[in-house]
Amino acid sequence: MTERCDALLPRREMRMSASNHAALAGFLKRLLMRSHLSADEQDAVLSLKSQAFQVAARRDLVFPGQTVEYSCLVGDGLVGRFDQMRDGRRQITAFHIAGDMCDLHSVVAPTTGWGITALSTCLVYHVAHDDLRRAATSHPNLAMAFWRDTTVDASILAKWVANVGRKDAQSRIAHLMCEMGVRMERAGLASHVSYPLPVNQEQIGDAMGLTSVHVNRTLQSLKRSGAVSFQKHHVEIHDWDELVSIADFVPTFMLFDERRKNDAA
Amino acid sequence: MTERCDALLPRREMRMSASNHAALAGFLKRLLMRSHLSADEQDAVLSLKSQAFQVAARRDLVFPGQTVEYSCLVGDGLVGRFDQMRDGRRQITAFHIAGDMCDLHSVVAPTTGWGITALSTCLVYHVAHDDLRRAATSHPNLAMAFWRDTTVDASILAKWVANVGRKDAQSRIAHLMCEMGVRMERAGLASHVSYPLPVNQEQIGDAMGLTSVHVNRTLQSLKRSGAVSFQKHHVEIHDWDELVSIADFVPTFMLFDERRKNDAA
DNA sequence: CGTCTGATTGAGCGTAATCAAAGGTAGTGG
DNA sequence: CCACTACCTTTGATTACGCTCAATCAGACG
Repeated sequence: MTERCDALLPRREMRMSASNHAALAGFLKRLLMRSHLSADEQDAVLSLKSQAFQVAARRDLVFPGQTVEYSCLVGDGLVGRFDQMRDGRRQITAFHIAGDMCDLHSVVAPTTGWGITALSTCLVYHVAHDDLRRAATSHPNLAMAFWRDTTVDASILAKWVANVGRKDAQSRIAHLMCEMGVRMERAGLASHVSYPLPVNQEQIGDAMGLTSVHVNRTLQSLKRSGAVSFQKHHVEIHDWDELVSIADFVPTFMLFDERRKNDAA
Repeated sequence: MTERCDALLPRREMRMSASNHAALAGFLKRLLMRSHLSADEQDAVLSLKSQAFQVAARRDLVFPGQTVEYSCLVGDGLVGRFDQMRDGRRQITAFHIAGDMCDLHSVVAPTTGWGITALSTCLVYHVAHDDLRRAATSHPNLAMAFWRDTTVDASILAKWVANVGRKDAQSRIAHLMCEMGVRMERAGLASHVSYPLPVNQEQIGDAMGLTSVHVNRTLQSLKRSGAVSFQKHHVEIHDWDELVSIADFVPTFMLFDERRKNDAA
């Protein structure tokens, strides 16, 4: 397994010597959810070089507009993608859990339009674009898998636009709880009805286009309804069907269940 | 150039015989904005087979959750990607202009999470996934260009989340006007300060998470401020700097200006 | 000339924002 | 073990942006 240093460094990341099979295995697992990869292609993923960093909560990993030459693989914790307004207010546009390569996009667009921030204490790995590009070029099917992975991301993003644009606070937050539950379970990290979500109410607000005050009241009402409770960074879903109904949650957008008949021949 | 039939068929698309170099040239042009392609790769794009369809406004081309085996290239008109709520209300998540392959994503994820609809009368071309996949597999650098193209889309989507989540109606609509202006000009279709936008106020509302009534009042106030006017499906920007300021428009998110030093070697 | 779609205006209301302050809880250090 | 701090959560009071419902108006079209 991967060595790791649990010391939390407040304002700087710490470089670590890395034999991080576990993290890359998580990433491979994620790819395999939707893409069929040969043993050779899987090896190419597992043998990617990477560098581990222990990151404190609230530390920004990538700034909006920055040009990077690596992608960030989440090994542990919760990472957020965000956009920032002129006045400094932020909108979180995506949550990334362990196994997610949270800015795989930057391989083809190294000057990012968004920023990346650690929402909780995180273990993050940098994987060089050069290596990812080499892997993709020499394994066309792997390139497809990478592309597919970022497409899933885009599909979730589109759903967020719809949620923020057309749903009320209850439904938005319920939807987030459903989405993260399914993702956590699929990633093998927890049950879909009981999982850690290391964010505070302010951050939920930043993601759903609400203020922390309103998130608070909405969480209270969701709890009263008996559908879900969120306490101490942990989501407990008491009535999944009810929550799905409140959220109007239709998981198609996560693009699971592909029969994978469409890989490169 | 491409033959086309201007007859507008109300509820059914019409199949056309196609020698559609012009449309594919538009798509190629779009790819070349951000990717460097060899003559060989460019030929591969231009020689893609496609089938032309004349489509009436409001006609849905792809339904949410549908599995498709082709992508839709916009030849003329405005196409929208959308998500639909349980009660039928829609949220438009993207606008696509001529030259855009509006669901290139479906090449790697044929069961879409979103729908595609014609916002105006449109000329649309179907390009088979098999052909696109073949082109991508035999030209790794072209695969990167495709991937990059969908990444741009995702970046715009992230910006929309931020706009809808954190900005007021004025700023949202101003931002849309800026974005579409830049896109139209880059595509060589119009000036960034004066361009056609064949949608009604209802559709602007569906895109920005507002009602048509509120869009109406907001457009009026934008007009009063002297920044921009929208009449008869046409945007006139009178004060670009003012509009940019109202919108907090920072074009980085469109991922132009890549120095393209990061293409596959 | 009626029909249809889209734009416009008005009145009233509700969700969520803002402003302000009080509790909780965990961590730190004396 | 308590003081002190930092961060979060919770509550209250007030405000406003944008929604809903409803009616009117304008232009395009067959």
